[in-house]
Amino acid sequence: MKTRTRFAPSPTGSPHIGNIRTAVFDYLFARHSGGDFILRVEDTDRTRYVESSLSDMMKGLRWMGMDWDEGPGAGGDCGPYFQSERLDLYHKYAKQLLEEGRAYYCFCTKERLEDLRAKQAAAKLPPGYDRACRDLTPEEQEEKRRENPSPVIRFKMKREGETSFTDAVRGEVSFRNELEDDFIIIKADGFPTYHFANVVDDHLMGITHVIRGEEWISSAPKHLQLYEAFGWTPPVWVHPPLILDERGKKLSKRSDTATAFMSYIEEGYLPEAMLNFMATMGWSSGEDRKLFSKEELIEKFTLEGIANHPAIFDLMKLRDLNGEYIRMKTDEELKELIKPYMQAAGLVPGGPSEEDEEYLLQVAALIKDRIVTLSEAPALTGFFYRDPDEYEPKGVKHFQKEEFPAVAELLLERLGSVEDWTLENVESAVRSVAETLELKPAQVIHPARMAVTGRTWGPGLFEILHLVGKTAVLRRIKAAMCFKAEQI
RNA sequence: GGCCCUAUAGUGCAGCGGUUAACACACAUCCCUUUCACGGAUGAGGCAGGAGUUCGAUUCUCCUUGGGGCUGCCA
Repeated sequence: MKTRTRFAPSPTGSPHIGNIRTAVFDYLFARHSGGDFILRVEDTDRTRYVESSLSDMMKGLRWMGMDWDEGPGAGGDCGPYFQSERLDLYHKYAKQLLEEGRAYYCFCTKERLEDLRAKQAAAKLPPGYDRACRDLTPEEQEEKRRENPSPVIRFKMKREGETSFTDAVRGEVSFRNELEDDFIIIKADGFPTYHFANVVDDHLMGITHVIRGEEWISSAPKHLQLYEAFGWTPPVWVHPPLILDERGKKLSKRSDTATAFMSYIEEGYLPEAMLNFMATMGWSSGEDRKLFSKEELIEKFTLEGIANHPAIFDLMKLRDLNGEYIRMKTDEELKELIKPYMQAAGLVPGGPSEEDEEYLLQVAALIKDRIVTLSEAPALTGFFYRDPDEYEPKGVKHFQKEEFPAVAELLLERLGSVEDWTLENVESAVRSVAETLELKPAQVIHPARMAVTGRTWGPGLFEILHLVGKTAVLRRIKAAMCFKAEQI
């Protein structure tokens, strides 16, 4: 049988790391098995619907190179792929359960339910529905329906025995049936609940492996009994561990770690780094290796490699990975990657000239070993475009050395007389200053770097001077001398 | 509270009865070097605790403790 997995997000907010990581596993496993990866939209909660949610979700998947075989924008034979468009189907199956006595109308009001829960809490009893409507006679139902014309439909869970299943990552898991609730399958508004729509759709869409976060494991009995009631063969259950935030809690908007997936795109993480990172959180190939291309992940991904304990999101590791992938880029590629950020910062014009492009290419080459996320580009390269408007405080000491005036003067003279502004000539001019003044090269280089970049760190000084150009270099050294003078 | 899952360095993970407990990130020191990075080398740091099973437990079982999840007409 062909493997079919699905990513079934609920469009109730912007995608977060946990969502996408599940999608990564679904995708990798489908591709590894030569199967299908399906995108289904679980839009059954009309109160929480968020317009941009689905488009962000799709954008995120595409960005990481995870294409889906069926679903919005891809078509497929099992549509529609929006649950809100499949209401007839759910009603049909709910009706079947009703007729077979596996489900019943429940007329209890939300108020009664809340009251019930409060009482149970007060009595330190486990919360749950008391099955008040489970065995209503037809007459009683008619009567109740007059008071509450829009009842919900509940599923009759078994009262005895156990429901167990084999989870691909956890092995045997079982739950006692007496502890399970008669859960709602159709809400008062006629929409199905997750549990019901999910099972019906997974079956109808031929899903063979349900890969979903661990938070679903405790509702598996509900799903299992539904499959049983319908006489359907359940899929293989796979519950990968959750990704926790830096405090060890389930990722949420409260977490310090940015959980919003889109923010990583904006910050300039590379899709290959992100995919590599997400795939290796809670999954391991068993090798001593950290870099995996998409193709390698597909080749190596197996359910057996999935861990069974939660993982904490480690931003430092993501950053490291991103740096690695950036260093693998050619100068030209990096140039194109940082261009939008440079333009947004006003450093590079919207329609760059050929010189602009060439200059940016050289800038890109010089920062490649230092940049971690693309959005850092403007901050890292500002001095290639603009005179420093301030000096890094801890570097100002270089201006305060007693030899500084002499160094600056001579730098101005020697650099000023360089006719052909090549890297070699610039370097020898700077070194000659040190020699003449009988100083160590560093004693000239540090103040020069401060004067020209305003910073104590960055690419090699000679490369900087060479790229920034003679005019600007001389101007900046003079500015530093003025700055020094003002200090006194 | 109840139920379920889970436990190897700070973090991610390897291990699948016998290992000097591997690797990566982070950290420290050193080398390279004009700084910062990159690169290279070295180092510190771990099997939560307790019972079993076994000739032998990180590995199997149980308990304790810790962590997480679920407990909605949300998913």
